[in-house]
Amino acid sequence: MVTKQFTGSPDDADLRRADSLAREIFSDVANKWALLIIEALGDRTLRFIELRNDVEGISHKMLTQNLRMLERYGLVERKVYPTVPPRVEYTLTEPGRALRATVDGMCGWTHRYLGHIEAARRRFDA
Amino acid sequence: MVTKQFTGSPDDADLRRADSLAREIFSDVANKWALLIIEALGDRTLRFIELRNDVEGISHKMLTQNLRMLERYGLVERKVYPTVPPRVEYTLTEPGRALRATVDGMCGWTHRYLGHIEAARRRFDA
DNA sequence: CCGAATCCACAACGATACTG
DNA sequence: CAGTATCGTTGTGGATTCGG
Repeated sequence: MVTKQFTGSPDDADLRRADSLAREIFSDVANKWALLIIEALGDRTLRFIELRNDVEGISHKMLTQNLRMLERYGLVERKVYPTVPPRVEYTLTEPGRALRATVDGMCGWTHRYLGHIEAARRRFDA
Repeated sequence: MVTKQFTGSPDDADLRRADSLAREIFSDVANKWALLIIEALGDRTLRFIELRNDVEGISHKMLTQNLRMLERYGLVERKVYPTVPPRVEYTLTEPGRALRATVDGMCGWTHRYLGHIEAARRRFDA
């Protein structure tokens, strides 16, 4: 559960603060592009372009936006080589790798239930 | 990994189809509202209004939209009692519960790394 | 109570162009 | 190559209303 109940007892102001923060993080991270980027990175170190190619369908803008967000949260590390042309590499941090484990779970789930889901959808659309 | 490489060998048309389907499902399901709904449902059976109250900040429209989508994919079961006023109950199906397990993981991750993330964010914002 | 439909404000997104 | 900014379009999502 991401959000807990507000009990009103003294001194759980901190708990509510933590919860709203947790909710904020969850809402930011739980979007397809962020998760696909994390999944694409895996345990590799990739350049911007490589990520762009690996995450199918993502635009330049979406990639930078999400990378900034993930960097801000400390989930990816951004390493800049001051060469010409510039070279920027992205790697998952420890928290990022921990999250990746759960994303792997989601990907696994997707493939495992592909059949169920496709069948359910056909049934529903009828 | 959600998408696999296209090798060009004969007969993996099926694989590519499955992959694009997996990607579609992933993209639909990996959004905050869907995941928060799944998490809110847990192993309970909830009415529309109850879900509305439990998933903080969700609008009537988003809730119905996402519930339709989840129902279409066979992740939630929708039970209608033809009374006045109507009573509609939602429950996770088996695939839904399986997905929930991974969502639980994400929520756990969020709380576990709250400190790391908050600190990283402060550092970044400076 | 639940759901669908309408309206429309605003954010998201893609495309493009420009800088280092 | 990587990043930012701008612009125009699309579409998301909230508010509201009506119907079952």
